[in-house]
Amino acid sequence: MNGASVFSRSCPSRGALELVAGKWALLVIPALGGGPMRNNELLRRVDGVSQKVLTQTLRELERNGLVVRQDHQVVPPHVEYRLSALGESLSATLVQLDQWAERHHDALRQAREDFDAASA
Amino acid sequence: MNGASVFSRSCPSRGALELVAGKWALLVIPALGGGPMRNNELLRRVDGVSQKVLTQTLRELERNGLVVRQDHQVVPPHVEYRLSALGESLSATLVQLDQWAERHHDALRQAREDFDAASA
DNA sequence: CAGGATCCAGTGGGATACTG
DNA sequence: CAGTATCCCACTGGATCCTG
Repeated sequence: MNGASVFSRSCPSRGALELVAGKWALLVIPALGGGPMRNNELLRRVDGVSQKVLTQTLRELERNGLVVRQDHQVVPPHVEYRLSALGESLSATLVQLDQWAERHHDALRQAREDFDAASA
Repeated sequence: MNGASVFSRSCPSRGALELVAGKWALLVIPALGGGPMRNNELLRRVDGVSQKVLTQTLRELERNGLVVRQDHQVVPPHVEYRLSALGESLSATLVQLDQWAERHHDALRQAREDFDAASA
């Protein structure tokens, strides 16, 4: 292991990290963990995402080999998205992150209240 | 476990997730994993972050109880930042994410090249 | 040394309407 | 159903200068 790491701007790992830096990949990937899903299902499951941003996110994930897009080539359109093996491996970590959020959001809220009260 | 989860917009866990959604918290927290660090050290270690953004990030992390700011109250100023217990628990997960990025960035790059070549 | 104050460009992302 | 096309704004974050 050398000094160059994710902390270095020039390190290629940085690019990989920035894939999940936005708030949506963080939610879309674990959402796909349950199995293949269609556009509309994702739109409903990932509450608050817009059609445009969902498409953008999926395209970028597909481009990086994390998500596989399967177009059944029928009318009306039927397209399914699923995680690739690479995507699954990332999902495992992201699920941990989601779980951390669920476990500790209350402590965070408490800390915020204390902090804001102290600076009032 | 009920239906409300991090996927729901109204779920408080979403707020917790968005704390790490930006690209900087993702780097600052693991950087602090090595022990207490001063502003300038962080500025050098987390390559590419500006003074302003570093301060903003640290403030927000402090506000949420993930980082402890210790001002030694001397001139010239000497301020140290370190992870709280809560911050340490998050760092463990983020380090995994960083490691995932380091392990797989090459596969991602390859996938991008293939994808871009195919759509050319 | 730590970080506040300003100014400013880029863009992430929302709303809406349209198409194959 | 699955997307594309616009319009547009708010916010992220960079550069620079200033202060205790």
